[in-house]
Amino acid sequence: MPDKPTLDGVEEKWDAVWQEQGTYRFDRSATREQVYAIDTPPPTVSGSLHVGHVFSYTHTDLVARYQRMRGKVVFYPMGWDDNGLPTERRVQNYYGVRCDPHQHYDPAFTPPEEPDPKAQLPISRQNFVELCHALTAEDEKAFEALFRRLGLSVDWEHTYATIDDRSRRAAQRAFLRNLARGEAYATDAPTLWDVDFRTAVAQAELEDRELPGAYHRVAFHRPDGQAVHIETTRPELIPACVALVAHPDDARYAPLFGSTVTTPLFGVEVPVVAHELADPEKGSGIAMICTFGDVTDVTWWRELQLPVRSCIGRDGRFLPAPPEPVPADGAYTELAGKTVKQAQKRIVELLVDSGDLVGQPKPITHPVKHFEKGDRPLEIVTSRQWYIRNGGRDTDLREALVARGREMSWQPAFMRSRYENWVGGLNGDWLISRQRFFGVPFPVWYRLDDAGEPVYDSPLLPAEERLPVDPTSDVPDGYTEDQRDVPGGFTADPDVMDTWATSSLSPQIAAQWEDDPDLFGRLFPMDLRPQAHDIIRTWLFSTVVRAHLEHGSLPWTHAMLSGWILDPDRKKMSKSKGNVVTPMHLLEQYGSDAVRYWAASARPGMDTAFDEGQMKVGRRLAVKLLNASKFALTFPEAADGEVTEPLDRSLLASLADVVDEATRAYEGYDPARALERTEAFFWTFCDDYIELVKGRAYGDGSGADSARRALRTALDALLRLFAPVLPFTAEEVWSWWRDGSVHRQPWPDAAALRPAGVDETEADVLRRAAEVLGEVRKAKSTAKTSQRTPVVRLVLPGDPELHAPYLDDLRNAAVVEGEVEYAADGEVQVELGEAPAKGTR
RNA sequence: GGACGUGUAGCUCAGCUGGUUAGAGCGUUCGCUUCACACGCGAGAGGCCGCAGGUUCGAGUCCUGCCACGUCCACCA
Repeated sequence: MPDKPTLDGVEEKWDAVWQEQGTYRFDRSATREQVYAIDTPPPTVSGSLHVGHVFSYTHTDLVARYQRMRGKVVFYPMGWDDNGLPTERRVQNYYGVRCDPHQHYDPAFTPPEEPDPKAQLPISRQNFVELCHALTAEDEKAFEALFRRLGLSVDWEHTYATIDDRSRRAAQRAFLRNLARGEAYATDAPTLWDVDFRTAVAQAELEDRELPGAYHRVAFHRPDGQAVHIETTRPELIPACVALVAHPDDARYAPLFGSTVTTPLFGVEVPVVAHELADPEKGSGIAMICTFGDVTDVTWWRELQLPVRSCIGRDGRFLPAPPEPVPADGAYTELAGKTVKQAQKRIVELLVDSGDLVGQPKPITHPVKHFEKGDRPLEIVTSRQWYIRNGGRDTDLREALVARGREMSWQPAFMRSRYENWVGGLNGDWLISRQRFFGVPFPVWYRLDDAGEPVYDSPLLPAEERLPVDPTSDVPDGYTEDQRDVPGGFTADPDVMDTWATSSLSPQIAAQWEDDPDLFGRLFPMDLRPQAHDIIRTWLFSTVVRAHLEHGSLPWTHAMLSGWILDPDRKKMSKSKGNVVTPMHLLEQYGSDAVRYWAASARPGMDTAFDEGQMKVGRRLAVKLLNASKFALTFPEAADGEVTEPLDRSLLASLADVVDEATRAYEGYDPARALERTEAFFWTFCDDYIELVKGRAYGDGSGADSARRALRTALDALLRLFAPVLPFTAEEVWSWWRDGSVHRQPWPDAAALRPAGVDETEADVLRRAAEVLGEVRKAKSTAKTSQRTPVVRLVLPGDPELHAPYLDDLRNAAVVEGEVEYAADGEVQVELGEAPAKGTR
């Protein structure tokens, strides 16, 4: 035991020991019953971790450590989500390159010394992917170092990356099975499209942003020359107009249904149709339908079976040639090649010139759909994409998935309704293909017919044993590389899966589904999915979908949702807001246990203010635990025997109650409550109990033995209770006097702690003693004198029998030198003597 | 427009199934070189429990309505 205990260096010291001794290693001989399996969130490896990660990963670790002490064999892996757009974007910026699939692989390629982010160097897909791997490998090392420093009890031998072979194999295998069962399909359909990333995006990745716009009142023309006025925020889409639509009950427009009008500037004849979704209150009550200005257009287009007239290309610019039957030599030439914004400006000028714009555009602000990671508004383009059925078009499946949500436990419970809201509001299947590069490729090729066109109806698929494959470099069975992309040969599906299509399989990946069926059988379905509440609609839901489709079960039985970290202005901390706090300096400044204390104090699911004050408190607690332990252990260990003194028995009785409560709290996934109760007890233990008994413990005889036993018994249990929250401090103290790791000890047992035959009166002794001690302290404080000032007369109210059990301890702790008297009732009365001279003892 | 959550001391938050005078920590004030701890110890001050009704012997807690804030969804001509 050190003379001057300290927290400095405990993180490095114990991390090394835990690693060397395999303290947190998963024992794969355990049965499913004995295992507690955690589906750790794989953090996105693009940049750095922030305090939000420290916060939520600590929550998971608390549960892991508790379950381990409860005797469970805890499976606590770590994954890295390194596939996908964030990595691509980071690689582009970091190295000053961009992926150009037309480039050839250059094995000797090295990235530019001085990257110029404005002029990104085009490189081959393979070179690009290699850079993605190189950069993420660096980040993963830094992440692991931070998580170790934080004290996560992860088994670092169970790690995966969402782009590694195992993940790609699992993602491709699951996809092929979805395809075989008809749960995955490809179709040509209008899809939300990001013109900057040039990829389709899924419903779950949308967000609305308020943007300025304007209503333009535009005249369409009837055959008799009369005008029909519509209002639109997107006049540039007039060449894409396929119809006008009004509500079937709208008397103003009813006479027009079935007739045609011609579009301004382009003179295209379009029908006037009726549909319930048209809102008579909005604009002029009649709208133009374009392919496609927004998702309502898609609905109208589909339900009214209208043609497609696309104007906007995948780069977000107007196509060089207009759609049929818009004249190629007319007004359209003014728009070709322009961005949406430029085209709008120009077409407004043209409409003014032609007299078809009525009045001035009316400025408004309105919500516009964006890709959550994108900058410009989404467009809708028709393209061939892969989908997985998720209930968006199928009531039975949707209900089955809602039922799955009810089958699992939610912490906190109200999060379930977010899940149900989302599932209930789905309006299409899950779009999983992305026109990107650093992701899991679809394991699919197509035969090319004699004209060189892909035959989509009968894709060429690899056997599962071949997985993972990259169809752009691997060749389908029965073909040779020289048949690639030639008529009569084959071509690769060019797309990759969205990152959620892989991470939705995280339980299967971590548990090595099909690669190690024995292990999988011991882990799946898992016990816990910890995650943030903002990705219920993506990660949580998609994981449920995959497990339901593949295994006919839940992926895990509990979902634990953590809240966000808010900055002092109560805004969510996020990279895009630039208000993130990086955690390493906090761990260094306050110590990991102190930061964990802050995280552990937050209620499950509650958004929590970033509060260094709480870290200071946590550090104080950890230091106090060191010092109090050191003091309790300075008394020699008593021979085995009973705790006999009522005050000591009272201490252990309340400790047993605390253990009961803490256990209940952890079982309900509420570590904050367990910590609160433990901490409150600990301060009473230090400030009252130790102060009361230390005089007796310094002595000898049975009273001293009783106190010494109680001190050690209580300390033993307290270290276990604190071990999940303060793993370093608890381990440090444990090592002073006990063997092994506190983290492999059983959780304390309330029944074993509670002294035999203790009744309510006896259990209350410590509380009564502390109350009187408090009164004496108050009297001394009020008199502004030292706590060492003797009490010459003390009057206690009530039955002397109640006070007798602790009186000797109280005399010592409160320096009571005079007689103790008793009154039938009233207050405690304290009469003080002379203050001791300064500097004496 | 819908769903969910939150509103308690200057600040951050507890308050579980309704039950004495509403709690903790931080901050603040006052005091103490008390033999583990100055990264310490002790004590004090500080509260129309968002607002308005209702149920009840009794409401911070239950019910209804409203207000404010947050999140998600819907709307998007």
